[in-house]
Amino acid sequence: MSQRPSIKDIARIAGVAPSTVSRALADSPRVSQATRQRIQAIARELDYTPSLAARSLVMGSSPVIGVISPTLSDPYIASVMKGLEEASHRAGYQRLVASTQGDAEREIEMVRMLLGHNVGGLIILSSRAQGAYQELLTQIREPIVFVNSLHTGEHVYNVATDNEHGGWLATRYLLTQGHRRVAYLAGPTRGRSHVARAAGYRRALEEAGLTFERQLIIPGDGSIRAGREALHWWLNQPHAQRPTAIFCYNDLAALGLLSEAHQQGVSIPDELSVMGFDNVPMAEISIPPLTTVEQRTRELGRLAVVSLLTALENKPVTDIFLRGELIVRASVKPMEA
Amino acid sequence: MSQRPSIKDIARIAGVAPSTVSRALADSPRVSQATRQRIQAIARELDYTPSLAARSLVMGSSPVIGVISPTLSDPYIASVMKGLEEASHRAGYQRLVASTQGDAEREIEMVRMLLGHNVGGLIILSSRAQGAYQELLTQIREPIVFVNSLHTGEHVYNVATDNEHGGWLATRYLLTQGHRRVAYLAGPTRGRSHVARAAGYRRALEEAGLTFERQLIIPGDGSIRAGREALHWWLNQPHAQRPTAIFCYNDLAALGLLSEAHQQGVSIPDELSVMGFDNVPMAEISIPPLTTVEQRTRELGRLAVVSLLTALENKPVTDIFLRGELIVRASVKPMEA
DNA sequence: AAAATAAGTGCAAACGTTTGCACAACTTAT
DNA sequence: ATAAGTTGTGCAAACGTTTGCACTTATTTT
Repeated sequence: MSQRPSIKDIARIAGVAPSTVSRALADSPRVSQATRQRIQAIARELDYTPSLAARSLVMGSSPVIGVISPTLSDPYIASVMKGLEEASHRAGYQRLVASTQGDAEREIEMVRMLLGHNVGGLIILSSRAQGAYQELLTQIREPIVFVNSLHTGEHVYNVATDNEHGGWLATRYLLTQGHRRVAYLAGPTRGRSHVARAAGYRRALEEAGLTFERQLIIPGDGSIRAGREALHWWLNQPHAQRPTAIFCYNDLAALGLLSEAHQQGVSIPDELSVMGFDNVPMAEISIPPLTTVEQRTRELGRLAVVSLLTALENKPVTDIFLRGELIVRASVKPMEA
Repeated sequence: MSQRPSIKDIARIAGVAPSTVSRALADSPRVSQATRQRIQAIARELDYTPSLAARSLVMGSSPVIGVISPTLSDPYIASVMKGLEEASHRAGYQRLVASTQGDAEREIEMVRMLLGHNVGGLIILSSRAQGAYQELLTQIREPIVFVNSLHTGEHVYNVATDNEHGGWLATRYLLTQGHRRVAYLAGPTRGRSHVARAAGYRRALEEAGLTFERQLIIPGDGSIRAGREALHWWLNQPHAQRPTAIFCYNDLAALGLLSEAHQQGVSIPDELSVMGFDNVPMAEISIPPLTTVEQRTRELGRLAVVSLLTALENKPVTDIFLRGELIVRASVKPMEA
């Protein structure tokens, strides 16, 4: 019936001062064995849970990590979240998660709100607010880790996939399989990851002595629909100019492409090889199973937490770039000689 | 350089008392037009953001909804989250999200922690801690909404899919397509949703004058792997006894089944019809596209928030059961007469 | 012109913690 | 036996808000 018990209630029952209770509960050595046990017993009896609001008020921060993400319904994000969750839980931190629907303004607003909650630090996934941080980042005293978007500042750290390398790896593999006309299905135009993957694609081409052709970049945004449309783009190319392989910005688009190909009667990989990026769970069970470049998403999440916690201890933190491996499945086929 | 500005800093600059600042910022009518504007200007100037910790301490609750989920990496959960996010943001609430990895004990622990943060109320997705709440639910004063798991208690509300109806809908459709041997690929054994879907399956069979056969229940847990294994179960049945259709607990398992069927050279739907449940995004692009029963996940999330907010206003709230529609695609084929 | 009402502001308590400092009661070393 | 240390406990301030109450001044009403 009563309100939640507070430290004062325990103090009254135990016949001691609130401060003693606080110390006893924190296992401070400044309280005797006997009282400590008595107090802890009472606390358990009353089913006491500390007010984190009060604690965070006096301490100036709380064991909570603020997490900001453009969405929660993307399998790539979901996997990063999983890594975040595991690592932060192990470290005794909770997460206050906010999603922005990709709205840059809302992203900034969320940063403010989370800081108002005295979160210890912030992890921001795939930020969409590149410029908007300029002012903000200098004012903030809490550490911020950006995942897969690069920022700089005093308390700012980065954990990211080496997308340039991934793009290079994917493209080079297609080339070693004998493909000579390789298209790239683009991701969100302003996104850094897209730009980097495209750069890797280009480097691989040039290293192989091929010239980069602008018209082999298929517009897209990393959605399933973009993959669908890419297939129609391909169908509309004059036969002679059709690429024999397409490297897709991500698995989602690649999966969309696969599906549309099946509906249109285009055989993958016989008529067209398809390469994805991310290695989402579905890539394993698509038809055909998708050849892709792994993105170590769980690890990305884990390392973001580690970086943040390290920064919170005022230890030095360096930016981290993760490389994923090529996952060979069945959506790419060697060209006949 | 300084700390975050507080209401006192503003008060000092404006030459008024902190209380006046508080009122001015809250647009209270008890402060004059002039001072209000002056104060708000200063606040904007200083880039003031209120300490939600302090506010929540004095108010006894904060505009935050605690959300607990067994995982974040399931597309069904992701979609519910999306609904939660949209609705709560619109109402000016944030979300404190914790995931439990399906661990019942951790679920209880999370409830405690979130309440320690003075969250206004709790939304719990697909609870895995059926029994463990008995004691807890009577003590808690904050409203709790369970999504897709049924609980009762004074401040306890439910928003759920009518799984029995969905199971019935799916099975009846298979029967109207002429199938007579229909198997059910089970979900997590202890889960309520599995039990309800199975009940609907059984009811549909019996309404059609067929007898429920225990050996047509294929064990599973709603994972991709369970779907894979279900195909092998099917292959191992004597030809005469093989079901001509399988109703799967969820899309994930159905997708796994589809993939394995392709690898084993079993043609879907020619040799075997497959029905899913959930209508996850991937169901649309699988090969063949998956016939399934929609689960209105976004709506589930939205309504959970609405229920919680209504309860917070001390208005009456009733439990909600949502029915999804049948989504006919291509993984089910009529039996030849 | 006095009394009642309204409008604007400030004081101080409260929310539930943590923690520096002071104090008392014992020990131990001189 | 005194000084010095140790051990356990309590007091009170602080964290940043909100809000009931009291107070002043200006505006009405009689």
